[in-house]
Amino acid sequence: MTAIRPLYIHNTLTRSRELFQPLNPPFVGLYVCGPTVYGDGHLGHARPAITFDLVFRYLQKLGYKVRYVRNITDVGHLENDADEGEDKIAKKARLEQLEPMEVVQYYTDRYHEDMDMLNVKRPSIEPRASGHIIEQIEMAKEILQAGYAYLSNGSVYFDVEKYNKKHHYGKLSGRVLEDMMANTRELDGQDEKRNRVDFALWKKASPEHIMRWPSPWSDGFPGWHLECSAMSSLYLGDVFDIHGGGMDLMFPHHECEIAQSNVAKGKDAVQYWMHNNMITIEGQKMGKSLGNFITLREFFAGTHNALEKAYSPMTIRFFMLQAHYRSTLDFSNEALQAAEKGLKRLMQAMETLEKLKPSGQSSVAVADLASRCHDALCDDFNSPVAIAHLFDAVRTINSVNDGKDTLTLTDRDSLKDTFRTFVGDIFGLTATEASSSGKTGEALKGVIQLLLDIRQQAKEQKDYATSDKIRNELTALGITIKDGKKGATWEIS
RNA sequence: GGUUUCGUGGCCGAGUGGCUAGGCAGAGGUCUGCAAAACCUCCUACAGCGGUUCGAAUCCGCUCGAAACCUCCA
Repeated sequence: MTAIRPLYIHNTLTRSRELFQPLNPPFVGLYVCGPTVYGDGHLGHARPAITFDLVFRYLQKLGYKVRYVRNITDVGHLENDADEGEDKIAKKARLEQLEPMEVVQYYTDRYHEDMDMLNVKRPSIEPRASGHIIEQIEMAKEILQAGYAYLSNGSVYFDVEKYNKKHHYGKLSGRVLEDMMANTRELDGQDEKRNRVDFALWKKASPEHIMRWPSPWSDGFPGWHLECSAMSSLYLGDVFDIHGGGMDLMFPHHECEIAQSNVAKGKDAVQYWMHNNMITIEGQKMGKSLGNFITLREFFAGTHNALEKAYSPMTIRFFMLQAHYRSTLDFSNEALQAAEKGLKRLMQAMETLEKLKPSGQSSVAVADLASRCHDALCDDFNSPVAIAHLFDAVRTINSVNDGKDTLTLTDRDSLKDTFRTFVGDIFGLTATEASSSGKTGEALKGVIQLLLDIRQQAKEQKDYATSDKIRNELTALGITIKDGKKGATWEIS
């Protein structure tokens, strides 16, 4: 592998920006916590998906061979931490009188459809927790054998206090165990756990619990934190490069993963921890538990009360990319509509670029655009800055199109290449093709061109009544006419 | 209460010591039969109070305000 452009990543563990050095270049292992499939994905789910889609795409663009693993959580996620906690999937299944796996399949399919709409690439491997029960049991055994877990009434718990004597439980989220123990009240009544901060590796299933598997300890199901540790080590090795997920998973989920790996494998599994920030709505986190979420499908269809209109998947995608992944991003109709217009401007400039006539010399410098965009992305995936650079070029493109600036063939083609690379390949933004493809589309194009020709003739004869009638009628049909110096162009909105 | 962040112009959002992004909205102008689009110009902000410094939105302290996590949550 020849020299790859240096990439800096903000590592949550060290709270600093670090030079990215993969363990085994050119290969990169990337693990991201995926969704729990018990409901439709909402705007918040799109954030990590799009964030790590950018990471995935950009690492590949830099020349790395990336194995991207994103799990589907379909078991082990408790409704609450009390012992009678019910599995989310099982609860949904009981409510809808479906097989649990039917629920899982249904929402997994819907999740995939949503992600496809957003042009989020499928990961290299998408393992399900339920398909890796054996690995999780093995890992629980390893932890038991190492002496950092204990059996209690058929369930297995991780002994956090013991672990903390040799390691720092809380190093990712900056917590100190003593403080946590002092600040968490003991639950009333008897607890199977020795300590409030202990977490389950294996839970014995109550009689009415549907999803259950045999284990050396009981018929039951694995604890939530175990799946990511088991599956990441299975597919990426005991130590791998990047682990991503939402900031809300930092504690306890990722903290538990760190503890599990250290005990079972004797070392930290993760080199770089990356956490995307939350989507907020009216300043508050959009989330399932708060009930203030808007599903992606509702965005696409415009069918939620809080939405003034429908927003296309590409608008959502662009909206997210315009903010840095570690910042909170506040949803509002105003912000989304601004993104929609900005995206339109960007995509139209790209179209204009295709038709730009080259000149003998360039009146503006464009050669460094690509490297400026790379610089931005290599600085912890700073997509908003890269997009700002692209908008600078948008002005140039329009200006050349207006005849106010000029570009040589070389410069124009380099600009084309840069736009295709960044807008298309890296940001994954695609033109929302109006119905201009297929036979009907071809016919439509011809019809509109005919109307434009008639209108042009009318204009030349100063028959503005006719020309305005054509324009107004087309506008009413959602077809916008734009008169330029070289004739009229049109677009379907 | 503890932990981790954050407070930027009408809105959204970059920016970690000096060169003061970008988008949207607004104002004026160019172009156009008109409109739209495009282009040009303008509006110049960093919660408050101190401190460090030749110089701070950027570093430090305090005050005020907000959020996330500490139960499941992307």
